[in-house]
Parts: sequence; structure tokens; C-alpha cells
Amino acid sequence: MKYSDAMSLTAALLSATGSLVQDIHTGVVAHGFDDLRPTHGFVFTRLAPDGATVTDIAAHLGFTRQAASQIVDELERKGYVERRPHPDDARSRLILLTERGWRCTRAAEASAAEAIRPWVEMLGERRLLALRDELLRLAPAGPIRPSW
Amino acid sequence: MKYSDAMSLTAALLSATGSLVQDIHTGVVAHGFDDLRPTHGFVFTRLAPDGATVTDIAAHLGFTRQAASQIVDELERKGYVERRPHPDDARSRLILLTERGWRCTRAAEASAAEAIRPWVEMLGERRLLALRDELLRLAPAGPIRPSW
DNA sequence: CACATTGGGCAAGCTGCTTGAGTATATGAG
DNA sequence: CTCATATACTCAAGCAGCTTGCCCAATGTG
Repeated sequence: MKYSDAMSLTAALLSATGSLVQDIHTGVVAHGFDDLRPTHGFVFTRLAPDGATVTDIAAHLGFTRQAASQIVDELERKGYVERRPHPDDARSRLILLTERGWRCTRAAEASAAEAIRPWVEMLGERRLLALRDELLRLAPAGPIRPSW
Repeated sequence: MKYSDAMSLTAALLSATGSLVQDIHTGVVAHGFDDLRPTHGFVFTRLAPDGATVTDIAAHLGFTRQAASQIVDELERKGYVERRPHPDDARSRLILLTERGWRCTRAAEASAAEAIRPWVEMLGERRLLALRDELLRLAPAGPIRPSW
């Protein structure tokens, strides 16, 4: 495979990902949740459905635990999440979505569905799902947040 | 298309893109260019092959012109680019890659080819190029840099 | 019961971007 | 030609968001 193919694949991934994240975020803001950034959305996806600890969130974002804790502070202050004592470990705290957090999550899902609708029209649902499955095979895990 | 499909597609894109960018960056550092971040690489791709202005770079990154100018400052100080007077417009300056900048660009291309090699093995070259083309159809243009 | 490990958070610092202001050149209307 | 406006760039200050360094409490390990 040529060098230029590798570079154009990278550019294509960056462009599609950036555009999709931006569209979802715009939709979320349009639903009235205008005090959040895409990063907060990445936290929500980790919190749903059963909650998570600060350490879990830090690993999911690729941040330090302190940074994750600060983000949880902010989300708590804005009413999207709440800290509960952890049932199994008194050191830890279980972070859960509040009702407002759930409403925002549903708004994000609706925005995502809306954002990819033109993609469905272009490629068809079948191809798009196949594309997703291929991508998942290529990069199954790892932190969501790019590190640059 | 279900809400959850849109979300899993987003997650798949984020994961694959983040992993690829990270791998390329690791390769570039391994080639000895350890004073750069992936963002600088995005600048290089815009500069090759014919150079660009600060305004071009700002649009490409999705930054302000001031931020782009600062990044060019840094790259100039580190010897990767040089500012030349613009042949057609005395207000403007044409930014060009130095020899060191070109060496780094080639190292990035080699690292990208290396990084996707397991992908080629998993999907095959044919499918991978098709995936790239589909992505390019979905999101043809726009700034490279995600805004979060 | 020591002692290392793990989960969490406070405080300070710094990087990387933005906002604000200013200069030089270009462009266009009259 | 002249003046008004727009464009290309940069300097300086501000600041958001993350890291580093430190600390405490609870858990597990022998």
C-alpha cells in the first residue's frame, strides 16, 4: 500500500470523525444543552447505563484522574451527574447520570441519528453498518479522546 | 437506523482515528522528531507540496490566524519551516517546508504506512481503499482539527 | 498489624489557544 | 488620485483545561 494511501486514509478518518462530532455537538446545543463540550458527551457515554467511577472516566478519556475529577465537578455543578457512595468500596464514589443527564444523552443520540442521515442516504444503511463493523475490527478499544 | 447504531458508529470512528493518529505520532517520534505534536503534522500536510500562508493553515486547522502564526513561529524556531515573502502579495508570507520539514513529512508517511499494515492484513487492501473512498464521500472537506 | 496499593481530590503551574489591538498592503468607489 | 474599507499578519494579554505534586482515607497482603 502506497504512502499516499495511508495519508489519505488518515485524512478521511479525521475529516469524517471531526465532522460527525461537530454535527452531534451542534445538535445537542440546539436542544438547549449549550453549556457542554463534546468531551462531556464522551463522559456521558461511559456513565450510561450503570454509572462509573472517576478512575473509569479518566481511563475512558485518556486523562489523569484529577482532570476527570474536575470534569465531574463541573457536570455535578451543572446538574448532569451526581456522586454517590460506592456500594462496594468506601474509598470510591459512583457517578450517575441525573434526569437532566439522561435527557441530554437522549438528545445526543437523536442528534447523532440526525447527523448520519445524509450518510445513510449516500451509502445505504447496509454499507454504513458494515463500515462501522470494519472500523470496530480495526480499533476495538482504547481511550475515546485523541491525545493531540 | 437506530439511535444506538449512530452512537456506535461515532465511537468506532473516534477509536479508529485516535488510534491511527497516535500510532503515526509514535512512529514520527521514534524517527527522532520528538519535539512535535500531531497538530504540527497537520500543518505539514497543508504545507506540502507548494507551501501555504498563515491564513491557509488557520483554516486547515480550524484555529484563529493568531494561533496558526504561533505554531508557525514554533516550527520555524525548530527548523521545520521557513517564512518567505509572498510573490504575489506583499502583505502575505509564504510558508515552506525546509529540508528538515520534508524529512519529517516522509517519516510521517512511512509511519502511517506502517501503522495501517495490520489493517491491510485484517481487511485487505481492496476493502481498506474502498473504506477510505466511502469516508471521503461522507465528509469531503472541512478543517482537519476536531474542535473539542 | 505493618506496609504497600488503590481511589479520590486539593492546589499550583503551564501549555496552547483566544481575544484585543495595531501595522502594512491591497482593493474599490467616486 | 484619494480616501475608505478590507485583508494578511503579528504582538501582547488573558484564560480554559489539562498536568504535576502532594495528601488523605480505605483496601489488600504478608
